[in-house]
Amino acid sequence: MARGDRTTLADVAADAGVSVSTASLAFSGAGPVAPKTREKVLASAARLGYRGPDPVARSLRRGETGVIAVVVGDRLQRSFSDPVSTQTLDGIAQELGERGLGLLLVPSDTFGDVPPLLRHGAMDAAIIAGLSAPGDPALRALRERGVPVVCIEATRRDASTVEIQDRAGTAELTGELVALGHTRIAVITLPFGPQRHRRFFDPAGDVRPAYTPTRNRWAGVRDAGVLPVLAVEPATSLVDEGVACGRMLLDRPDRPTAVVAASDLLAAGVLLAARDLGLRVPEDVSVAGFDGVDLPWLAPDVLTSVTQPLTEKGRTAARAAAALAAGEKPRHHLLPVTLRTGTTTGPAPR
Amino acid sequence: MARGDRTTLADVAADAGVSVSTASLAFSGAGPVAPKTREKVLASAARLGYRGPDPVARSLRRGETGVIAVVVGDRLQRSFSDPVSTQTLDGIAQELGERGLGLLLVPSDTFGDVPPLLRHGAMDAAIIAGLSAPGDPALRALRERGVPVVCIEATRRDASTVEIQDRAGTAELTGELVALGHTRIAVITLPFGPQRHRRFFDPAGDVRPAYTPTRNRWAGVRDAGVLPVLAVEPATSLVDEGVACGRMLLDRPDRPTAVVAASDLLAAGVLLAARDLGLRVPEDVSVAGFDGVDLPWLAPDVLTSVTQPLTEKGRTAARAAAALAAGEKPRHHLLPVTLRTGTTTGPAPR
DNA sequence: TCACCGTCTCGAAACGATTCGATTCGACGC
DNA sequence: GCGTCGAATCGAATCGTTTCGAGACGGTGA
Repeated sequence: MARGDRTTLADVAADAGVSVSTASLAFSGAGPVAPKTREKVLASAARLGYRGPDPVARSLRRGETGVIAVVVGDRLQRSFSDPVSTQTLDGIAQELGERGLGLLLVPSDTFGDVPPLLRHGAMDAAIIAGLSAPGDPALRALRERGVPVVCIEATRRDASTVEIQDRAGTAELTGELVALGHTRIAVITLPFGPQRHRRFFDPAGDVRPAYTPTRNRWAGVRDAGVLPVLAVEPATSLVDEGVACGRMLLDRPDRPTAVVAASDLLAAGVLLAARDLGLRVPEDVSVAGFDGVDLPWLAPDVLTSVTQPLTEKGRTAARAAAALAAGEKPRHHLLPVTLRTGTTTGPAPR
Repeated sequence: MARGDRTTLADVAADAGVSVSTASLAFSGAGPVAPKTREKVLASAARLGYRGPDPVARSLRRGETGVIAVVVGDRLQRSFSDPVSTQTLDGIAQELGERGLGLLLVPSDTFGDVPPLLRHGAMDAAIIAGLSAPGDPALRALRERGVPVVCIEATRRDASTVEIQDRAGTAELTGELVALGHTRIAVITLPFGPQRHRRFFDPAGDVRPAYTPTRNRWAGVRDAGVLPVLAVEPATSLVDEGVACGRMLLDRPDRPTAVVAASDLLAAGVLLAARDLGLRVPEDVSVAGFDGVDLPWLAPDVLTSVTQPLTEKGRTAARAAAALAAGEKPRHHLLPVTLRTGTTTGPAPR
């Protein structure tokens, strides 16, 4: 806003010789105003250089800001190198844009300090787009303020949620590998929770990741009746990490014949690691991912994967946020996934 | 915000038995309040479930919103697949975050319709982060509203600007190739302006792109005393496009011995095209880019490029926006670049 | 002509805080 | 005991709109 002496609706009204309320009506179009009066007001506004009703004053009076906060991972550079994030955000942005709502981007890890914006920023609702574990301080801060929240890929009772059929999708994908004769299957999950580190874990043990999608996709593997021969928790869900995990799984005598990664980026990394180790895909090892994102630089390979409707997920979240802002009750949304068979999976060797 | 009957500062003050002004002081900490009084107020607030001062009311009174709008390309999915965008945005987000300022993300192509948010959204200043040509309607709309603007990589007199030494950097890079004995050098520029299409253009003709960086980087090539044998304007600055342009330049009998691309993503595409055509880099053809972004999937190659301080560029823009919001006058910033010699350039063949 | 009824316009009260200038109160010095 | 001073507190104005109920005005039907 311009600082100092801005011209206000009162100035315009005075100049046009009408009351402030009439001038307001002339601008907002809500209520009957004689065409001649409206013109007079608009003319005065133009002459005085009136920039239109102050959005802040309007917000105060109306009791709504028209802004939805979107909480994403702390380092945008990292978060946005994952097409899953950017495509979801794109969906959110599209839907909010079409509704004339603003998108307040709040980078924040869902553990550690909560950025002041989340405590004091003006917003009608918030979408937590990154991974979020129970007890998430960001979520709690919003809750305390009474800001309604939409969680993407997290199960919460007191918020709207948007989830996908991770579990069934992963089960179907894993089943496919079983059908191809694979018995030595390894799994790379998603990170279990906020404390991130790369490690093997016991597939037969008690596996309870804090993050919902991590939990669901793991459960999907087990649903397919598979007990992985090796299981790795990655530190992130990026290509580099996939390469590192891929090495851990493939550079050993008892290597598996198939690797199921819980994200396409991880799977792509595994693919690179395999190439690097001189392994043929899918002849020597099959690789499958999850998400169905477009990775043109992987050409000519096409990753076998479970495709989730990322843009639609974003749009759904945005719609849910708008609904909450309008005073509706929280709802839960579940989006379907589809299996995409690519070139990176094939019959188990020998 | 919670709709309906929220508890206000007045309620808290009444409950605590103090005046509204004292209660306000107790919260904001601006002004003398007896410790005992403050405690009493905070206690009442806690009991009544007061959520803290309403940000909108505060904004109205204070005359500032604490929000900086950032205008980026229309399709986030596309914009954010360019590390140049994400890294710059990361810098902006970091700096704004540290200052407690909000980041209102506004996707908008800088031609075509201006999103309503730009006309009516609450903001103290705006950063135009995407490419912007003279007469940019988004810029004009902001100007009309009296919102101060920072332009990244665009020359404007009536706004703050953040630019880099494109021209000198490109000249240095091109000079390097000349020193390596290259005489048949081809160039891929950036898009010239909003109307985007892929085409050869006459390098000896009158070349005046609307976008500043396009103009500067082209000028840099000429500064090095080079008249390219072939010149292509790309439709975007992405990898796919680089592949397409690379084919146009390399899949012909009179192919150049070196290709200078105005962005790393384009250069990476050229590299892929070269590999595809069975050309060795740099033995058969040298390839250079611009930006200095990290492209790990290009391994083992490292692109010869001009590195620009992307995060710092974002931070500088954010600082400039904060300064404008605080009422300072527009300023112009110029950031340095450095040459990074990678593995993709070598002596001219034969 | 009168009562009535739309249509348009207006005044005033919110919306929820911040801030300025004034007032009160207690303590202290003389 | 009185005047003075500083700290703490308070009232009231203000930020710029929107909105509600009431009023004015002109025209219509009986």
